[in-house]
Amino acid sequence: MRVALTTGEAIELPLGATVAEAIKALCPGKVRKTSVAAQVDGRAVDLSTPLAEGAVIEPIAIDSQEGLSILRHSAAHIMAQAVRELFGAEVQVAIGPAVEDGFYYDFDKQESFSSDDFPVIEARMQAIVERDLPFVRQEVAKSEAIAMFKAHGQRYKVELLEAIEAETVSLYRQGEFVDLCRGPHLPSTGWLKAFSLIKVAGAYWRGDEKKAMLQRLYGTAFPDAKALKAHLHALEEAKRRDHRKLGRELELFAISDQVGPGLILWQPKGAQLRKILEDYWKEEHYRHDYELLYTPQIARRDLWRTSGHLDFYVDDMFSPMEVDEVSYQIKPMNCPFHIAIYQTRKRSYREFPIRWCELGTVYRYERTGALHGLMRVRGFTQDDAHIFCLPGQLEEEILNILELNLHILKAFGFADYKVYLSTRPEKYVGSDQNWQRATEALKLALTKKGLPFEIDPGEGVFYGPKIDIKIRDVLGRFWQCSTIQVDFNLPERFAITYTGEDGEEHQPIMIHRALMGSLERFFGVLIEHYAGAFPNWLAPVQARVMNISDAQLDFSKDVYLQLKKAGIRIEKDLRNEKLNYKIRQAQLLKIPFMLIIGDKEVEERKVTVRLRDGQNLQALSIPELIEMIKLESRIPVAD
RNA sequence: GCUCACGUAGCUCAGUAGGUAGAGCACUUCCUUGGUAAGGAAGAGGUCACCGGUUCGAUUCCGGUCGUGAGCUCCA
Repeated sequence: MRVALTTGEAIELPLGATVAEAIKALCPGKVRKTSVAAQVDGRAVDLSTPLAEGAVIEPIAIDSQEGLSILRHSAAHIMAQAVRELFGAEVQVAIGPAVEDGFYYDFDKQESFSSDDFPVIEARMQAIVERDLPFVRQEVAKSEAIAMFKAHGQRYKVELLEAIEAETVSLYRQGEFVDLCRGPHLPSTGWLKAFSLIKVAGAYWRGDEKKAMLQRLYGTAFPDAKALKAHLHALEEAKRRDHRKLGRELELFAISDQVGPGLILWQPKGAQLRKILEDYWKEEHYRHDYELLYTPQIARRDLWRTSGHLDFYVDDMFSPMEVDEVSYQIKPMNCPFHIAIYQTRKRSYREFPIRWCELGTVYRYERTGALHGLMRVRGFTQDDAHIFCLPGQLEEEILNILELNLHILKAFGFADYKVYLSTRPEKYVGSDQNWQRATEALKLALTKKGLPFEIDPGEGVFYGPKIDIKIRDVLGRFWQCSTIQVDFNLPERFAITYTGEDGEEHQPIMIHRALMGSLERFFGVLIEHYAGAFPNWLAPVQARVMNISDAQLDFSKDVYLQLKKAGIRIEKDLRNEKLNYKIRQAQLLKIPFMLIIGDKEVEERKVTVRLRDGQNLQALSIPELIEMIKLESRIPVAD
C-alpha cells in the first residue's frame, strides 16, 4: 500500500504497516527520534496505529505544542499508576488531562496528599518510566468497559463512561494500569524523560461545586531536563515578581485585616504611581475627545432595580443601607449614573457620539476564596467610559476605542494581545437583529484594525456582545484587562432616547468599555510586568540624593530642593551611613537614578549619577541633571 | 462559598514533646565621616490572629470565628 507525508513524499509499505514504520521509512533520523505520535488523515493517533491505503501522515514532534500535550497526558497516566501502586486500589481516579503548563490528575482518596508525598510519587513514577511499559490502545464496547471499571470499583470512570454516547470506547493500558482515554499516548513510559510534581489542591468532580471535592495533583513534564529546569526557573521568577511581595517591599499598597479583605490601601509610593496613571489616562481621553465625569459612591437601590443589575447580580453586591427610610446601595457599576447624566436633558442625534469617561470606584462582593492581592478585590476603580451613538456609528466608535486602547497599552510595553469576541449567550436581552448587527460591527472593527481574534461562542454578557483583550506580559502570561461591550439593555430599561433627523424619538446604542480594567488589577500586572523596577515615567521615586559624609549636607539638600522644584520625584538619604549601605537600599527599592554627592561634587557643584543597572554617568550640573532625568522620563510614544 | 494548608516582633522565620518566647533585617541612640549592594555597639519592640473548651497551668491540645495561601467554582 502507498502512504505519504503531508509534505508529499510517499512510499510503498506492506499492508498493515504502522505509523512508526511509515515515519521510519519516510523521515530523517531527527524527525524519527522526536516523533511521539502523528496526525493521520487529520486525526491524532499513536505510532503503533496500523495504516490504511493512501494514508497521509504528519508526524507530531515531542517538542511541538501537540507533542508536549501528549507527553504530559501520558505523564498524567503514569502519575495515576504510581498513586494507585503506592496508595492501593481504593484510590479512585477521576480525570487526568494535559493543561497549559503541565498536567493534573484528580483522585478521590480518604487521606489528603501533601507535598511530602511528592518525592515518593515521583520516585515511583521514575520506576514506572524505567520499566518502559508500552501504552497499549484497546477498543472495547462501552458496556464491556463499564463492567471492567465496575469490577475495579472505579465509579468515576463508570460515571464518565455512562455519559459517553459512542458504543465503542478506547482504553489505554500500561502494565497493570488501565485508563479510559481517547489518546494518543507516548509509545511507552520510557519516553518520559523529565517531569516534576508541582502542587496539590482540591477540585470539584466535573467542576461542579455541588459535587464531591477531589484532590488534584498537578505536575509538569518536558522532553528534556533542561526544558524542565527552565520551566521551574520561570515559576521561581514569577514568584519573585509576585505583586503582593513587591507591593509590601516597595511600600506600594497594603491590605489590612482591620480594614477588610479585598480593600486596597494605596501607600504613598503606590498612590504616586496611580496619580501618574490617572493623569496620563485623563490626558489621553481628552485628546481622544472624551469628557470626564464624576459620580457618587451610592445611589438609591431602585436605580439598580431599573438597571436590572439587582436581578442578575444581587448576590455579588454589598448589602443595602437605609437612609431616611429609603434603601441605598453602594455602586457595583458606574453606568446607571452616566445614564442619569444623559437624562439631564433632551438629546439630539447631532450630539453623537457622546463619549463620557470616569475613573469610577465600585464595590462588589467577591467570594472570599476568589480574593487575590490586587488582582481580585472587593473595591476597585474602573477606567470606565460609556459611548452613546447611532447604530450607524457603532463600528467607527469601536474602531476609535480599539485605537485608544492599544495606544494606552503600548505605553506600558504591552504589544502582544489575545483578542476574543464573545457572542450571544443563552440568556439574553435585545433583538436577534440587534445582536447580529452589533456582533458584525465588532468583527468588522477588529478586522479593520488588523487584530486577529478568536470567537468565544455564547460568552457574551446577557446585554450584548463584547470584545475582550488579554495582554501578554514579559513572562509571557496573559492578563485580561480591556473589555468593550455593546449594551442593548440599559437604553431600553432606562428608556433613553434622542431626537433623530426625522424629529422622532429613537433609542441610542450604548457601549461600555474599560481599557486597563481596574486600576488595582492593572497596577498589579504592572508590578509583575516590570518586577517592581518601573520605567522612569512611572517610577514613584525617580531619584534619590545620597551624600558620602556630613560634609556634603548643604549641597545635598540644595540638590534635593532644586530637583523637587523642577518636578522630579526625588528623595534624600542623608543619614550618617556608608555609601555602600545607601546604594544597597536604593537599589533594593529599584530607584532609577542615584545621585551621589561627595567632596569632589560639592567642589564642582555637580552630581555623580548611578543608574539602577549599576552603570555610572558622568558628573552633571544641576540643570543638566534635571534635563537628563526629564528626557529619560518621557512617556513612551506608541507608534 | 468549597477542599487542604497556614497565622509567633514592621518583614523573613526559629521555638516550646503544655510551665507566658528567640534570630536576622528594619527601627532608636551612641561610636564611626566612610566614594558605588550591609562599619561597630547598645536599646526598644510580641496578650504567640481572635473567642471558647480541656488542664493546676494553653502560644503549644481540641472546637469555633476571622484572615492568608494553593486550587476549584465565580467574575456585570
